[in-house]
Amino acid sequence: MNNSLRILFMGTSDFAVPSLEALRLAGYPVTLVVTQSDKPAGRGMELKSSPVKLKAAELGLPVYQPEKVRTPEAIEALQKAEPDVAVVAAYGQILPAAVLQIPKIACLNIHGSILPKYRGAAPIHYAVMNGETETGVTIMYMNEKMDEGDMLLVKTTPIGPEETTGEIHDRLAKLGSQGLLEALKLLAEGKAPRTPQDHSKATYAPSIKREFCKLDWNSTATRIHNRVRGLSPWPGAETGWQGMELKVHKAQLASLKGKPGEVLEVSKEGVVVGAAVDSVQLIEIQPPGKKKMSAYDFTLGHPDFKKGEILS
RNA sequence: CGCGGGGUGGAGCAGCCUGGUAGCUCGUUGGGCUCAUAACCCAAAGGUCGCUGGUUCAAAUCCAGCCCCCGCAA
Repeated sequence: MNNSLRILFMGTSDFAVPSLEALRLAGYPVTLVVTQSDKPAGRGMELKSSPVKLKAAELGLPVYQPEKVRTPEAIEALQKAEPDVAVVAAYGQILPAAVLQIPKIACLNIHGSILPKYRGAAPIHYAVMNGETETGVTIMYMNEKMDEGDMLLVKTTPIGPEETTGEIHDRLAKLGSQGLLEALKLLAEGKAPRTPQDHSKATYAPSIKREFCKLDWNSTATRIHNRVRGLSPWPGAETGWQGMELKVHKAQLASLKGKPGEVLEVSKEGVVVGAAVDSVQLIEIQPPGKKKMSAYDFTLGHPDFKKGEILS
């Protein structure tokens, strides 16, 4: 095995971490890790390092955090890493051609969907929300357009009927790291395939807007359930009750019938709410400014939250 | 000084504005009822009301400072 390809790793979020780890474990020389600059986040908006930065520090890898990769200084810094292959995973910035041309062999991206479906920022969310039963990761050769590069390989995984975006995310991150190692091996052996995408079949998964999180009780129970799964654990589906926005983290299908948005039953298992067809049982919710809790616990503290109440 | 919510028996909350007996739902323990039960009835245990100081005859409640948790789209 010849794992001597010099790697330039570009990534920011948790999704990229397993790949970085895998590269290191496989013995590839990672000459530079590029990640987004520390940004204010959380309470108090304190500066927070990206998960990739933390992992790189743990692995003792050099880290570079340019504000913008398109500046001449940043490009020069990347060139100095003299990479054979650049690996990009959930980095968060569009790479200009000048960056894509830096690696000697290829610039690979790990994307969380089976391309050409679900191009864009939130592929996993949309796949789950749309009730897909299968998704996967695509290792592709990057070009200047958003997720339109030729495909090197695809690895698939089923989506369980109750699985959430968070669960799929973690699985795809690992699957992506495996796919990455396979792709690099094929590249090193000169056997890497290069398949253009069927652009006519492309669909897009743009970043999720706030209003997208609001549950529509006039929709079917299945669609509502998919939306809850798709938006869990982040950013969380929402519904309104007495002027407060309740996040819905976990739900399941129920068979009671009732008006859309009407609370039909309150029990230890959760709160059943009517939809256009059948109903949905809310299991885990989160009031504003609170931690998430079981729907039942919420009802204990809010006796008014009972049968007949209407959610919006 | 970015904005905001919150810290009250084991869990979830009310009470605070308008100071004066620690309250609700659930859980726990004991007992009862029942063919039986996670159901029902009776009873009990369990709390320095986040911390410190101030005001007051009196503070969970009003004032100041501090600690901690959480939401504001990654």
